[in-house]
Amino acid sequence: MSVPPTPSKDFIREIIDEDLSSGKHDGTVTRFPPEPNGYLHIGHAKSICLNFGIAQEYGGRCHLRFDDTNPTKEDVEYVDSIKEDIQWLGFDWGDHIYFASDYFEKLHEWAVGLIEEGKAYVDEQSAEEIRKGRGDLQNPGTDSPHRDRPVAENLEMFQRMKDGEFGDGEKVLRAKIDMAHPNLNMRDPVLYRILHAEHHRTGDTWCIYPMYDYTHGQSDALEYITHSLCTLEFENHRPLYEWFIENLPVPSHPRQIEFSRLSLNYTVMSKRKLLQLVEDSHVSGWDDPRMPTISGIRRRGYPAEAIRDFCKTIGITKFKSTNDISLLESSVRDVLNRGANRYMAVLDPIKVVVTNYPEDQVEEFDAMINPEKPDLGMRKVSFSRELFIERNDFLEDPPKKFFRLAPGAEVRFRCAYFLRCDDVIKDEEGKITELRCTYDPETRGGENPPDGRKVKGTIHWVSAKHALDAEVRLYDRLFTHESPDNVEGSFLDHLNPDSLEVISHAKLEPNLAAVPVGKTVQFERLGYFCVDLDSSEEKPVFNRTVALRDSWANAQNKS
RNA sequence: AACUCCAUGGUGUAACGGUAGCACAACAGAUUUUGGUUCUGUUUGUCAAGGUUCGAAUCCUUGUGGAGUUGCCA
Repeated sequence: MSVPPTPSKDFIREIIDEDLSSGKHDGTVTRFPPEPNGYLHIGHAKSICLNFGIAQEYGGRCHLRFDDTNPTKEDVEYVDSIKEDIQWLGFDWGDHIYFASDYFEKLHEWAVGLIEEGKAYVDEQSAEEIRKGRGDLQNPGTDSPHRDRPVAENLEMFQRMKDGEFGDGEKVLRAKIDMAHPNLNMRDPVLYRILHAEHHRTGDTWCIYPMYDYTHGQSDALEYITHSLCTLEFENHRPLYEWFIENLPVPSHPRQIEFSRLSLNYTVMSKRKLLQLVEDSHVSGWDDPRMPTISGIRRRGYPAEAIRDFCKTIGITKFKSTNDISLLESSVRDVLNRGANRYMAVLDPIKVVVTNYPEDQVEEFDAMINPEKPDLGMRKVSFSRELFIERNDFLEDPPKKFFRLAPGAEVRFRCAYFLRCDDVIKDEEGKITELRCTYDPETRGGENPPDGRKVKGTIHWVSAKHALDAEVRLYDRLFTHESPDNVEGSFLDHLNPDSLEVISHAKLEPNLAAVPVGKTVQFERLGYFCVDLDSSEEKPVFNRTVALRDSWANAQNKS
């Protein structure tokens, strides 16, 4: 009897297992805490899959919490798009949606408590002076001249800060920890700053706003988060996270654990750079199908399931790795191969005239909707005397092992007939305009003929008079450099000039007219394509999601 | 010559002191009415040097390489 292998767990799930078996916790609560200041990208998907995934696996829950402590950068527009993206990824926070701004009152109360205990003080140095006083990586900082201000005075000043008596930047509230601490985050970090800004939820109720460090852990504690999972750059913040938890009357003691953020080659992930791509019109918007944003990926036609699979395969570690985009594409192809319906479409058409086929005759052939799902049955495709095939499916002077059409050669037209090419018609410039072929009636439906003749190649086609005209957008990687983040000069210097190719008159099988916006299908032998939201009844528009694996093209590129 | 963290094939990830495995990629073959899918097989790896141990990717020491941190951003 074979024992099924126990799937290995990442270090975070191992910690959770220990905490559960040791009785430290009797449940698991995680949270996904985006700041509503931009669109989510695939890096966030990793965190979403981790946090919501753990909640599902452990029968716990995952909160969606907006980290909205900086009103100068945030907006409801982003709140909405973030919610949409998480739902699209297939996750549900139920009733557990929170905002850090909901805790402003409690956070303020606790700050007053810190002052009363002599653990916080109002500093009135300028930002520049505070920066200087902090010291640097090699040297300890120096105490602020206001560090030992009496409690009563601190209390009064903090109240006046809150009451709006000071301008932005005039005063801050600082924790009194240790100006010589080797960890810079512990050198009397700022807790509150003055910001006379309208907050998208609290309006003008506040003019002092808590900093991330002072907000995050306490929000976790207030929500009884057990494991607060964040990316590696917060590692140095953990001592401070714990300092607050230990020095404040919080209702629970969450634990911060850091993991490596996602990076992918041939793209950029930072909000700043993505914003620049949008603002400088290198892409059409946040949802441009070339963008690594969730909305871009969705518009590109990547299924949510593929993103989840991908996040599962890359795992969770503390190693700062760069994932190959082919790993993602493999997940996409895998999901799409199983689920996408098949159709025929010709992107770069060349006309074929079947000389021995009657002028007005039309036949309908059956074709599988999806060979991976035979239950779906068949679709009808119309065949007639004039057809379109892919220009690169014909070669006048074919190399060895070329299984497609060539003068005198015979191939199968998928689900239709065997056709032999008799004649090549060219214009004055020598460009091929038409192929004249003959079909073998004995191969109806694409069956092998009674004489046992076989062909190596099967090509796709579309009947000329039935064909649907469409725009097809072919996408390639946005950058030519493997790590555009890591180059001399600007990342923009390495933009791929050919990342978008528009084909305005592709020829589609008419069944494709019924495919709804957002649905991804397979164009046989070419790849997966999805209907773009620019699509209209008069002018269908398809995005290429990802090409099929193409071992023939691979071999050709090599030689 | 600060602190913290990290290091396993080309890429990503397992192995919890006991046979270095899996996925992707690549290559070869079989099947195929998609040069797709599927199946089979092959190539490639423990950063280095010491130490502990019967036995080390794993523990210890030192070195090397990489990342993060000097916002009143998150």
